[in-house]
Amino acid sequence: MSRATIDDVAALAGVSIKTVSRVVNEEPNVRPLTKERVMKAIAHLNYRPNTSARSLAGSRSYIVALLYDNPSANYVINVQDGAIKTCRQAGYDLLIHPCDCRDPNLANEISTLIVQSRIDGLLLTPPLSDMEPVVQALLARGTPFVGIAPVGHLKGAPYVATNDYEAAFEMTRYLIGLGHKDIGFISGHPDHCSVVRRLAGYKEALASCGIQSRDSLVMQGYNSFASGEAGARELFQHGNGRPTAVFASNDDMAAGVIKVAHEMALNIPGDLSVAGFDDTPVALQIWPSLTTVRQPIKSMAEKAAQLLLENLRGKSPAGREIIMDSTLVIRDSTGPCAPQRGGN
Amino acid sequence: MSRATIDDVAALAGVSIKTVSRVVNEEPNVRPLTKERVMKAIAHLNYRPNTSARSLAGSRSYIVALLYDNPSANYVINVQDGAIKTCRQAGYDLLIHPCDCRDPNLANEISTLIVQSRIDGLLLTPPLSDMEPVVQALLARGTPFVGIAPVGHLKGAPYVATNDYEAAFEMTRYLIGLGHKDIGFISGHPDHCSVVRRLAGYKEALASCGIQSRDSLVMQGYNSFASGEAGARELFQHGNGRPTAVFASNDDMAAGVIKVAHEMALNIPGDLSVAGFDDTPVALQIWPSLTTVRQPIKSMAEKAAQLLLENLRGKSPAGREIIMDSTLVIRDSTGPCAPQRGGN
DNA sequence: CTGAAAGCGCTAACAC
DNA sequence: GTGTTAGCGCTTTCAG
Repeated sequence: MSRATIDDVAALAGVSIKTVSRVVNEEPNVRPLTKERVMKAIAHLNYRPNTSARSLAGSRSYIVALLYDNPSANYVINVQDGAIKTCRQAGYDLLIHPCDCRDPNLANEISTLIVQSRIDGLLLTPPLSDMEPVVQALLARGTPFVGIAPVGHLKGAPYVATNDYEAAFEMTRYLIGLGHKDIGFISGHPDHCSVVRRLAGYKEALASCGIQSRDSLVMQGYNSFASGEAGARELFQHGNGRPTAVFASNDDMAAGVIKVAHEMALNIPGDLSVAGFDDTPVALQIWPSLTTVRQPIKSMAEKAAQLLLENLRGKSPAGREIIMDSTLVIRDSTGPCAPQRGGN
Repeated sequence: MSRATIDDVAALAGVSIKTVSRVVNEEPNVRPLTKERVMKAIAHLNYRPNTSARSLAGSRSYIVALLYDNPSANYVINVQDGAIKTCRQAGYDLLIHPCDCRDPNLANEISTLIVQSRIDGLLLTPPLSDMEPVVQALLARGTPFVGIAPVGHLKGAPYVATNDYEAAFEMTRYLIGLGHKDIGFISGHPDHCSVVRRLAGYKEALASCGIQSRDSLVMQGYNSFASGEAGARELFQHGNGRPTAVFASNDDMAAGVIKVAHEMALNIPGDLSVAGFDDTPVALQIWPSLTTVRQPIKSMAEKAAQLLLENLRGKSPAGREIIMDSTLVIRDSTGPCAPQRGGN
């Protein structure tokens, strides 16, 4: 039981409580020998600083908040797990804070959270990391934060992101390699800058192979299953010019495409190849299993939390940007391009 | 900004800090007029008690923990949302604590959490609520907790649950009403008592219609997609006696059944009806969309948190059990029983 | 390099 | 009904 206090440790180690405090907080100016003695006492007593006392006396609360506007349960859980892991190790608590992007009062709400819960720093997930008012407010009040996914167009905001562009490029090249030339694309929510980059990768890959990209093959999606269905319906309504492959900017939309294909009795991948992005659980739960791109979400969250904690400890004031690699996951929903039925 | 302290409020209201404290904590023995004056000062200053100071001085931390062993991201997120909502309103923080059921040291880990983070109370989700060592440890140390889902076989542990039995009964009757007689069942993880009850509902419904339940139609599942696939393979391997409907104890397993059916070129619901349980997002993402049972998970979590907070405030010492109703959601994966091809 | 003293903002006994 | 007085366990000055 963590009943031991700093006084107990000081007494056992034969030093003053201030020295114990220095050791605990890894402050300089403690003789190695003294430090070791204190450490031993701490271990012996199983001493853990009382967070309330610490945060009352000091400036820090040892709490960081994770803000999100639940785009996908799976995504949020992964981010939480990664962030918690890092925070626990460092003795920080993680306060989760679901919020509503469309709330015009959001920036204020976040300020209130910071003040009331004495938040030391924040982790921002998309689409919050794309919202200028939010980021501006944070920058203005000087509260440290790290974005998971690139943070808007602002400089000086550290973040951890994936190589969305490259991954989309690679996936498109993979489809081209299977013989597909008419490749439909369902883009992501226009406000989410991480998702928007995937479109660029797709276009560039086509260009790199000398394939003209056609606007009629690019549908605007909104990250939802329903928008994937809608995009697919539009892509498929011209019986003749139907694409032989569809690349959706996330798995939910890809699942929508697959559903429409089933309804139209299209054989996957015989008549149509479908690829997604994110490797969410649904990729394995639908039939056929979905070729997609796996992002290291949990690792990204861990890394982002590390960055934030370093920042809180006064290191590296700003401007770090970290990119982690996604990988292609080839499953059963993609295959060689077959000569199209009813084609010329 | 919540810079105002209790002293500021006391000064403004012209009373002592103790009186302010009484008002804030809703203690008795404050004249209504005084109370009102204090309230006004609080509102004027936008005063919020400093949680750290409170928990340092007092016995309570105003933190409750939510324990779970991530069975499904969607489930966890819903529980979190419900619990957070209630906690926020009451001025409590919610600390999420993912853990590992299989860790033999789990009970100790939870004790450590309680001591170190000064947790006032806990919310337990299944399968943690089914683990005797955990529940016993909590009971022993007297830490208040509420289960979401029935808590083992222990008396005196308050919980919020759904009518699993009745819902499974109703779903089975619905399938029978469609003309199905050979209804396969894929049961849930044997350690999860909430899921186990669904089997009883299935059996009782069959019996109530004079249909003999056959062991060869009941497969042991483990809540996972893969175990649903495995169960379906076994159910379908006897070409002749194949069931015309399968009721899986959760949606993930139902998705597994549907995948196997697709692989075997069975038409759903023409050749086979499939029903799930939980109404997770996958129910709408697969094709055809899944008939299932919707549980009010978020409301259950809200209610459980309310119970816990009441308990923390000293009301209703123990033994409350609340049941909330689930509802059938009929979609496209179920239909009338057609004469079986290749039947006798 | 180390220590003594002074609070952080609040609650918990007791007074009155 | 209300106020006074001590701390809760730690970090911060500021002295040595």
